[in-house]
Amino acid sequence: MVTIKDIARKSGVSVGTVSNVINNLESVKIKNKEKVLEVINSLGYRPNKIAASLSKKKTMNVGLIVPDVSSPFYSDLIKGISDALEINGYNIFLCESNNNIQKEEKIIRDLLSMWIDGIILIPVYSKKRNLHFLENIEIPVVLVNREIEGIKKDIVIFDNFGGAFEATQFLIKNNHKKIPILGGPELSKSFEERFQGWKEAMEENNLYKDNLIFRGDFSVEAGHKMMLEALNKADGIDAVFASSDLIALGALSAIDEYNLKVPDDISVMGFGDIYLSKFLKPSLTTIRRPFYNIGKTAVSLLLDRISGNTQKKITKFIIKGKLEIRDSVKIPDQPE
Amino acid sequence: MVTIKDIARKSGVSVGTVSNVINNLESVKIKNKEKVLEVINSLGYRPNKIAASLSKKKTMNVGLIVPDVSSPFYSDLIKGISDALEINGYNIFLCESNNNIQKEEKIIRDLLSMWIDGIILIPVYSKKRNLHFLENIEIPVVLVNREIEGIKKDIVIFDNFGGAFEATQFLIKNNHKKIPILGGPELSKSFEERFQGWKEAMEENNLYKDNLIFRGDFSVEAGHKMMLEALNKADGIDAVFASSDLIALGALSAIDEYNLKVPDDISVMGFGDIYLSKFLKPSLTTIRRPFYNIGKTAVSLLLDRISGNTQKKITKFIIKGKLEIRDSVKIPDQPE
DNA sequence: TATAATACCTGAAACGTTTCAAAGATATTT
DNA sequence: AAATATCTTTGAAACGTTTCAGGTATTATA
Repeated sequence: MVTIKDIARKSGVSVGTVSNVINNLESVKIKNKEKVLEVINSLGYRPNKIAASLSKKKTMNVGLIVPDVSSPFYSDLIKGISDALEINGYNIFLCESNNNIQKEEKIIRDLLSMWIDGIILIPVYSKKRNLHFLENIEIPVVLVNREIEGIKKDIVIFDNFGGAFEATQFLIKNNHKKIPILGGPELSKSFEERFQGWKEAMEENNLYKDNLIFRGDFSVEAGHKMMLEALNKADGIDAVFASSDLIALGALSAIDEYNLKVPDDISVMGFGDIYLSKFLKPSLTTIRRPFYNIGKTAVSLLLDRISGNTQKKITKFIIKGKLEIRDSVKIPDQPE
Repeated sequence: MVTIKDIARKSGVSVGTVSNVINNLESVKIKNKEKVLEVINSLGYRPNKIAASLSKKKTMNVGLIVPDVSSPFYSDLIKGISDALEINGYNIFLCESNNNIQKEEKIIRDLLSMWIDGIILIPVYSKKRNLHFLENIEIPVVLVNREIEGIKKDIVIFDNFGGAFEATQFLIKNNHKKIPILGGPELSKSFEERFQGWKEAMEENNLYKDNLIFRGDFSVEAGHKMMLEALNKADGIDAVFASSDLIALGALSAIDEYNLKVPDDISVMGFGDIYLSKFLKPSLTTIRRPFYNIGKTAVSLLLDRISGNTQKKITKFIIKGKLEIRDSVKIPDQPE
């Protein structure tokens, strides 16, 4: 193991000078610099970041806590975060909370003892959640995608309400009138927001009715079940607002089983834009969530704090979705 | 910042004893242990892992290098790795090579200066690849999913040949005779292996013909294009072996455009089992790659090396796929 | 050429742990 | 009670950097 001392000895300068060379300090004479670099190369020296971190009290590492690494949903988010951190020279500790609150807390403790410079946390969802210990953490924390009541931390979330409102209005504008909403687990805040978006759009157009609401979780199976229920219970349905793309997927197959055609008989609006939505037959009209950007935004908030802006007011970014118009919603011919 | 010294002073023991308490050494008298723990709690002390790492020359961190974090393909792999490492108390540095060789090398250098205990590398694919510098790395390295000629490192790969062979044979056994293969970029080793698997199965049954080969990349668009070509060029096609699920997806839509039915007119065999394959209409018969297990296997190889098995012979794990029989392949009624 | 100003270098202290030889305390045996 | 064996504790050295006050070499100014 070759250290800075070996380099110093062999190149005939002090450790301080070697350190300056390594850190690209200006104040080193070109001659010494060259000599040192030469020795570094010849000995295959590699700086020890651990030692440097200890000395500098800065690690250039950031903790990223995700409920589930394998969810395709989070992977774009992770990429946005990863790319943005990388550009700024930070490394990521990737941690998975497995949707478990205890584990999440343990991870945070562990990360703190690794002296990371900041945390990006995608919190596990839970009604009776107490994240107030976050307030006492001495390093910056940015929350992503889930808001937690009363927590004073920078946060980036997706505009579920606005997205659902826009989606529903798009259906209405295109002449759909009887538009049930499919799903979302009752305890999910994002579903609640999507529900409110749908409701508001429906009410504004006097289309809202209680019996248009079907509940289930965000899965394909649930979507299938809810759609069958909807088709059984109500007739005259001309469109459906699925509160996730997976639900829409289930709905599509239920509609198929009923020998109805999408979009001719029924239009289907998804929500979330999973990767394959555009490859379905018919391709799914949906609201895309710009996760990559959400990730980037989170990083910029975090780095801002890390670089000393500790006094700044808490920021809340609400990132808007984008309506992806594809084939699953019928658009009537517009007379010019 | 409260340190081990503060704890020592306040609880009236030496730093050595405090260190022993923190590390759960047996040799501390219960009385002292309790006192120390009490002080630790009251002062909110948190051990500094950086300092410990410097002293122990061990970080309990592992570097994971992935070409693309957001690829759904890798996310199960990452999860397998993440879960297995977590169980063993290791943390992950997640790094993305962006399919760029230079970046991959830089990452490895950076990781080494972080004194990680090992590396799991999913190499960027490239024909003219030279990973021989890996040989000189002093810490364990495990390669995943891509074999690189002449590199003496433990490795876990997927059995592309066997999977393709099995898939093709399944088609043949079920009475399909004219089975073109769709795609895979010419320079891709995994495609080459799948191609060989298909070829061998076809040859064994005297079904092989040159004009059954269509080339393109692993994408949906390519699948669509290749399938159209195939339908134009050859008739009597009763099945198709798509060398990726995305290709199969493209093929499905091309077949649909030709007003043919899957599986009644043409059977479609996919490869890879992406998440949505089972939700397609018809659901896709395909070869599932057990990425989660591949990840776990990689970790166990790595940890084995880390824990001192440096002399052991190089291990090469070839993980078999599993045929997922769904609806896109026609299975003739079997007379009992 | 002497002096002041500037540029560059030095090396010891500090960062917060772990480790381990040695010392001290306690228990066991004679 | 003394001698021995065992169990605990101590505290200084080490891990490999960075930092910075003070020193030395170099350049500019008079």
